[in-house]
Amino acid sequence: MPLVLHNTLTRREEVFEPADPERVTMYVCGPTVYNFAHIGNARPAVVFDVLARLLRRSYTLVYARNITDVDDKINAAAAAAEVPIGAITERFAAAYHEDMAALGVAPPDVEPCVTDHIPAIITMIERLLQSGHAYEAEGHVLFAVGSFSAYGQLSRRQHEDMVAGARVEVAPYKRDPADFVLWKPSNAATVGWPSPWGRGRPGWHIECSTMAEVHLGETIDIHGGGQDLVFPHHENELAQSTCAHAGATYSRYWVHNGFLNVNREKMAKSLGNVLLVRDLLREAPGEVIRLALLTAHYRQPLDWSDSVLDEARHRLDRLYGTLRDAGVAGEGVEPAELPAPVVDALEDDLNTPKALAALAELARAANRAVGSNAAAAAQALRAGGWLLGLLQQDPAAWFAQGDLGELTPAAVEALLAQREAHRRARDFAAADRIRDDLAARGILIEDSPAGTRWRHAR
RNA sequence: GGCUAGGUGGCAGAGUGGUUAUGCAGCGGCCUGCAAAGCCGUGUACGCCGGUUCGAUUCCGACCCUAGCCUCCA
Repeated sequence: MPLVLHNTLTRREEVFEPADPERVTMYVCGPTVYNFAHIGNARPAVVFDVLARLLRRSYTLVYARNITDVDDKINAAAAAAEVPIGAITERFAAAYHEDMAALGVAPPDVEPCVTDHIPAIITMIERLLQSGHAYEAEGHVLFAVGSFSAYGQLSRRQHEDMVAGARVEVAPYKRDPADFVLWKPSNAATVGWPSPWGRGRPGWHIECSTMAEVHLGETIDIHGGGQDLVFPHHENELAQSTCAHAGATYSRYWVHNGFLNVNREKMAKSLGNVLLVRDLLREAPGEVIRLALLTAHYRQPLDWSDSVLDEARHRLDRLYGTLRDAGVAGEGVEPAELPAPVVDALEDDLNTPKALAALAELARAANRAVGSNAAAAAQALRAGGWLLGLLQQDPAAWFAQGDLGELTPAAVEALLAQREAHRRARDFAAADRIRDDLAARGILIEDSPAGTRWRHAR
């Protein structure tokens, strides 16, 4: 089946056909590195990681995800700490990389930083000025929204509506309230670069247009990000790039993930409910968080609550249990063949809940099978997990995760041996005492034909 | 006010014009010394009101409700 993606530009699901039949280009808006990543930041990273895995099966993919390393929030954080912005951005970019790695998100092929692209940004702004799509005013350079008749097509917004609904005070130097800044002046205390319009720094939107052009070309296949970026960020990128490239298509498909809420509320600093990936990783393995993020379709809102992680953990326990029982050990390698139900689900606009259902059915089939059939079925399960970035650990490692306290694995095994001796002697009371004792320490035991095994209760 | 998504069984969450989503929880059974795990079975679920249809949760219209965007934001 062909890959189908929902295109925000047309609001329809469309068959994906890259401009170049072999090489696909994808740009996803990455983090602004002024703080630790929260779980909402993780959703697009995981979603587009799955899409990247899927695309790489069929194409050579060039996946770019930027790092915004100059921005007013960064500047404010640096000023508050009295350090150069680099001290802030390096720290949080490193933290972002650690957190994403913990979630099994592979690094993109290119990870451009804004501060490495200032000359290219200036060049792009100059082109917009020359072509009459931008103007200079009081040290700023602004994009003239009125010069691009298609403005608003991505977010389906009428120019008049936006003007009428404008709640921000309009800067006096703007010709049109909807015009947005490409370059803004910096004072001596703020980071800045020399430019034809004086010392300053780029606006937010132009960065992504420039970096996409530099690394992927004028027309890219897929542009992704969170739904909240549709307006104004992507609308503005679309306008800038189209105008700078004489009308060439900027992105052929626009893909946006839905928001993540916490206990049915928007996650916001003001509500005090921001969940950092870093903190969640203390509560659950990254793979559990990853699965939790994939339980809802990417375009749907995802409501995060305590039960979300518990359920995800149970699901993984069950799936890894199947692998273990079938004797599938070791770490997974990219499989040659993937189970069709999983692939079909993902090719259907990344239907991850459907793909997870397919995994559950593969697990049931494996649990029901016997002997070599079971091993083959379990291998299919693991292969199905590949695209989702799940089930690639050694099952033994999965079940050994957790804090044993004073116990050691050897001590647990010794207790199990004692219990087994009691059982053989049919002294079940003594055997059960050992089981209860282990349970009290958070260790569950299961008797199986292959012997007794244990895992953390969690 | 403008724009955009949604309202599915106890919960989470897919999907479909007429036949099982899936997971968790529950109930019954098998297995087990007992458990656990696993397997089998089990739920008259599709916001409200009209319309189209032989038949709608699924299409159309109105209504109610929820969320998001319109300002930095994944």
